Amino acid sequence: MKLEKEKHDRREKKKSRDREEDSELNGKHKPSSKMKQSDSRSGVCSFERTLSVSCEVLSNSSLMFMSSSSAGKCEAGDADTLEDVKVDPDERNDGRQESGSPEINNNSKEKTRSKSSKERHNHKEKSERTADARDSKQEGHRCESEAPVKMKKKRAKDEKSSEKHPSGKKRKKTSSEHEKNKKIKKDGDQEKKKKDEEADKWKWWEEGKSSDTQKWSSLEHKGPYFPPEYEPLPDNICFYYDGQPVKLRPATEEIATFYAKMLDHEYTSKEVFQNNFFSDWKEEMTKEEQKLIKTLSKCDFRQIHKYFVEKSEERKNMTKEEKQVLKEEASRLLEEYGYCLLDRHREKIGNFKLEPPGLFRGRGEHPKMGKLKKRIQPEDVTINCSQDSKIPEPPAGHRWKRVQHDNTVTWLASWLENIHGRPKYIMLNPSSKLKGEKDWQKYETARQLKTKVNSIRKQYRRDWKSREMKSRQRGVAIYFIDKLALRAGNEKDDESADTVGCCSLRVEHITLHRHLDGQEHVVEFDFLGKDSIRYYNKVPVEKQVFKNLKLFIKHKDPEDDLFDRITTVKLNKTLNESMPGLTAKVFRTFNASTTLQDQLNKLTTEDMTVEEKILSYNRANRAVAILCNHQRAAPKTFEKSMQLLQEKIQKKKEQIEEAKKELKEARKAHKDAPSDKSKKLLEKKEKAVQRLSEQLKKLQLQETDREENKVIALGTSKLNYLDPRISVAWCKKHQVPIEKIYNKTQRDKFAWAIDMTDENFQF
DNA sequence: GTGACAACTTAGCAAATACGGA
DNA sequence: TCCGTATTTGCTAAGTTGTCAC
Repeated sequence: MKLEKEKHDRREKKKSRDREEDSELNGKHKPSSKMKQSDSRSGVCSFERTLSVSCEVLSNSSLMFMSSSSAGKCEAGDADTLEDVKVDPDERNDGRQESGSPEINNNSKEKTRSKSSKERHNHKEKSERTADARDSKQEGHRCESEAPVKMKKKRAKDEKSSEKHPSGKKRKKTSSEHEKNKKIKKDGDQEKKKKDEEADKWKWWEEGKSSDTQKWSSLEHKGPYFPPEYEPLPDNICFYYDGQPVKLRPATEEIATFYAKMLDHEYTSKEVFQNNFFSDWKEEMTKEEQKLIKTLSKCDFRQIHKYFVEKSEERKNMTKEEKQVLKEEASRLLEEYGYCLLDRHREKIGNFKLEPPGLFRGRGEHPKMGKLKKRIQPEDVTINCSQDSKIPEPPAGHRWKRVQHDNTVTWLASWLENIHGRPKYIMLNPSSKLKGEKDWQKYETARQLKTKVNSIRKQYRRDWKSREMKSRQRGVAIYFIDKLALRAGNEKDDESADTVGCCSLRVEHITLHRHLDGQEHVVEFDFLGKDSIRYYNKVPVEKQVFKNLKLFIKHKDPEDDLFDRITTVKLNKTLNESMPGLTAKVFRTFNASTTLQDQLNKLTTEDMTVEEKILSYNRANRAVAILCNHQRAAPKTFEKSMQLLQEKIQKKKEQIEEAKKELKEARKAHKDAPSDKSKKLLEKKEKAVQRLSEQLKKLQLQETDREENKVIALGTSKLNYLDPRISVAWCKKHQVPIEKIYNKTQRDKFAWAIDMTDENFQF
């Protein structure tokens, strides 16, 4: 309620301010006829994040803006009417410094570079999505697939020869050999299965682009898998109220178990969580239960909690056989529900299991945390499949909410979740054609931005000096989106956590510093972004941006919108006019992929070992993760595991010392009394020292990598922002096995890129 | 122009599984 | 083989964007 009122007040204030601000700009603003262009990224940009990462690449990542494409020099600030606003204690004088001349040098360099990159791009463009793509793909595919075939042949030969005794005579098989043979047979079966799967794989990327509106011609599936019904607690396990055991009816008890299972989680200590849970729980109670259970503080779930902890322990301690049974059951489920037939191809489904009931766990300070997520019934589910397909059967005694045959959408089933009343979907796995094609398209749009970005930057620079407030705000917002990879930032309702993106930034989220840490015109950002992850960054911006920001916050309260004249819709509309398909999020993809490409080019040299190259790759990846603010909680065992690793390193060093001593002795012995034996011993000791040194180096690289990765999540950017063709080309060029960069899931998702990319690909 | 809604992508956390050293 | 740790996978929340009705 309070939030709603605040929001309403803000809107009212915004309206009354609108006329005032525009008249101010129109009355006093004198547009300069001498306006020149400047690069948004040419200022020194040092990202001082809360992430304390000691990584050389970090400074590279912050500097990357300096080397990115630029568009000319901007003579800022002659067109404004600005008073000094109380922003920051040291933010008093109206600095008159102009952007420095090095930018001009950058420009000329950039022009040459962008020309060649354009040529490259044109050349590449031709080879994309055409028959040419097929050719280059086949080329790439040969490289990829030859090695495994050779390996398999070798293995098959080895297997064959292992049938025979070294003497050449056949001998009786022992029981352990039987086991071994069984294993070999099993491995062989698996290999055959793998081979079949490989052959079965649909290379949709060879078939040319499909329609944008019609997503499929035929779609058949089994419908969603429903989680098992609730199993009531055994009689000896009780819920206690006010010290007394109480037997709840199963529906009430089930909800109690949701809370009980979470007892050792921080959530249950939060008041909002407790209140939401208790009020939703009460609604599900019978009259009698409601009468008895009045307050959560008298509820005791500890016995139930203990019961589930024990059950979980039991599961962990199951025998191999028991675990195998479970595994088989899971793979049976996957086999039955986990795939669909899309245009006659078997495709993997992403989330075929319906979400089980439980308590809603929002991120950050979510006002709805603890609310009951109800069990989804077949009557809640809409099925989408083709008309002539076998319609999935609802569970016995039930019926579907609806069965539709809409081939303009990609989902197989949907339902409304009860927390926000929003639809949820069952969709295909990222390895599917529908997802893969869209992904490919996404990266192509980002590559297209490369050719347009200079003119877009010129335009937003012009907007910084526009007569219209909304154009200025839009210009600065796009600058932030481009320079800092901020998200668009839609308006949010009051029933979610208070997080923001670019367009929804409020005055309180920035602090302006005329001078800070030896830099000028520094904007300090501090806000909660998606998933309530904190974004903290101090960024030097161009003088005109700084001036505009002062103007935007003038006469505003901290909780007012910084960009009160623009919305994400309007911003995206403008972007779309500059380039069809361009939206705010394309900049994130574009900047992420560009950064990866630049960093890889910079950080990889041919004389590196594979391990060193991988460290370089991770550093490049990390630069992107920092740019996109992909954070993670430090692993709980981080300190401990680092300590172990350091101990290992120490031990290895001692081993090397020891080995060196032995080597010295062997040398002496060989010198004193040379013989074949002493020579062999010497060689052996030399090899030992060498081997240990290599092991030490590997451990040290591991240590650096882990330390630098403490609070940074690499996966998100790898999966969503980095054009996989960059990584594939890099692997091929530098002879790094693709498995070192992408795990199985990632290889499945990026099968299209692995198959079609050759080593010359540049983003 | 705006808001509601639908469809889709992006995101971090935690459980499950794989891996490697004793 | 066991055990502890690292990596992968699954889950689902939380964003963005497009469309439609008013």
